[in-house]
Amino acid sequence: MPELPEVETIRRTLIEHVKDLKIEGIKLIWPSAVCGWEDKAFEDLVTGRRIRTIDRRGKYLLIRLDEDLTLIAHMRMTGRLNYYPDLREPEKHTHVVFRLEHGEVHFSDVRKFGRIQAIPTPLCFSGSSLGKLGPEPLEADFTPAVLKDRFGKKKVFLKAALLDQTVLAGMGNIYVDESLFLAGLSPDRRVDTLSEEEFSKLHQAIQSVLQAGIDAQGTSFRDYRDANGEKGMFEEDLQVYGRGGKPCHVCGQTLERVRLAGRTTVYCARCQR
DNA sequence: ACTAACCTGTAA
DNA sequence: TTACAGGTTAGT
Repeated sequence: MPELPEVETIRRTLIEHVKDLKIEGIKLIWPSAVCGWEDKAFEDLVTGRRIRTIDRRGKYLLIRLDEDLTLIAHMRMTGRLNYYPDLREPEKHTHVVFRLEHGEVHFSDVRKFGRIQAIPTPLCFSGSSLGKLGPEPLEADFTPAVLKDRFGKKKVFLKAALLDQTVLAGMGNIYVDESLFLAGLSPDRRVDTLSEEEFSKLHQAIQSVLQAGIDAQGTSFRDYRDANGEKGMFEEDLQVYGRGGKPCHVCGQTLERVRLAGRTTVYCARCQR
């Protein structure tokens, strides 16, 4: 579920509650949600440390604890990290409970795809798939030239290239489709056919769609919620995602719904070339 | 470069 | 009952 704007929103809403709080205990309700350690070892490793900061890289959250320990969390499709100021019973799909000095953080995930990994901070990038991620699309050093360079000699569809986390970190099915609409580019264009002007338009579209997503606190098309359990507002601004068969907001033509790179893809055949 | 697998829930 | 869902990875 969560793509870059949703993960960033979780990061922001979580850290304001948990900064510098000590983790006093862990409850592993479904231990498979935690990887890299035996249950007891994970509990011992994490218990007693304080949460200092939370970083984000692509769709990964990096929860930095004392003494160079990092919890790498990925929500995949339906994962949530909820902060509660009080103690409460875990819900049906809650897999891990972090008991803090004040309140609790619950990791929940209906589909059980999400994972939390504990890793010494210096090993973060070598010891996980984080090391292979492409650039951060909202950082200042991400330019049209960098985008072109990341596509390299590939000949794949734009849709596939933008979903590839090693090309660019953080885009998923919603924001790829929205970016391509805003850029006026068809998802089945091959990446090696773009002009300089089209690279610029795509770069601009990616940055403005992702920033708008963050500003709206994410898209709650289905399950997504932030750390306070709040929905995001970006669904109201979606131009194509989830709108297959409906009229294009710009030209009125019926939006196409096809399968590309294994994912449902919606676009306007008139506005996107 | 596509498909299956990992899971559960919801809607058609 | 079947298809499909904001993701990733491992297999043809």
